[in-house]
Amino acid sequence: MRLIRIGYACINTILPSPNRTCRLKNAAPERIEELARENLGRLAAILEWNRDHAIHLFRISSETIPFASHESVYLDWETALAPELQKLRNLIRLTGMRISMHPGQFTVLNSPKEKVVENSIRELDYHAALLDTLAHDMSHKIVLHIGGVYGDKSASARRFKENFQRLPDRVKTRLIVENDEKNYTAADVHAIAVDLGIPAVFDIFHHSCHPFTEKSPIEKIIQRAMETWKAEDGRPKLHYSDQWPGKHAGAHSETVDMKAFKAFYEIVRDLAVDVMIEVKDKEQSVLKIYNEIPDLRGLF
DNA sequence: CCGCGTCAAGTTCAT
DNA sequence: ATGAACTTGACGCGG
Repeated sequence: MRLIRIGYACINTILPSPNRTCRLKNAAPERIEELARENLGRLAAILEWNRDHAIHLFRISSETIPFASHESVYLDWETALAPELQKLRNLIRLTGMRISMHPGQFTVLNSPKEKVVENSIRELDYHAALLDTLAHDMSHKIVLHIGGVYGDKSASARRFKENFQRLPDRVKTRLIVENDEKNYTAADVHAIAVDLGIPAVFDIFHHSCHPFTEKSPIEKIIQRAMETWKAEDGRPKLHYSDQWPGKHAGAHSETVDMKAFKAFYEIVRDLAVDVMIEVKDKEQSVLKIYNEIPDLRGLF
């Protein structure tokens, strides 16, 4: 039996933020370099904390290198920050932890606006470049939503697939696609993933907000998503969150609801999957889960 | 020093 | 029309 692994995204609530940035008007290369160096140091501190708490998954913030894909800002960060990057690479390799990234809402590969697509391709290439410097193998992924619908979902899905072909190879080999809470269902995303030959991430919370029409048991949906993953992609990934009570449907909760999580756990407990926990209190929820389900803690 | 308006970028939906 | 939400609030001006 293999146990699932869990992790969290972008920040640790008890450590300094690895998302320092500045305003564009202050974005001189020296300033960016200084901020990025501090972000990488803080990221190392988070990964060390994760190692010490047996947390194996972490999503690295897209803001680690500020303005990295902005056309009016240039910094050769791979050279300038080589020592900091080397330290992180060693830490990741020695611990075997898995990292990922998830570009922000401005990355829309299927936009009808050419400029938006170009910006998105550059942003995705930055994500691939950073992951390449931090981890050699292709299990460290870039998670992306399909994007907008623009009144015609099938045409927009087709445009996503066409624009995927424009991506550099280093992005294509890391890109995985995720269902969202209002536009593209798990079934939509699965079809696109199969057509492109890339993995699909199943987000169970988004699915609960936006299920597809034919009722399919969660077990079956997860099974189908897992089939899109090849050996070199690493363990299939799932996203988990709960609804923030009282807020609009789709608002991520403050913390994991253990009753709901245990129900989810019963479905996935024997699967070789990695689960990203997306809640506001971050590592606190991971620790809470470890306390309630001690079997999950000891896998490092 | 602190409060709070603003910040590179897109799209959708609730109000 | 406007604002909130999205994987993550942080910056920095004005008082």
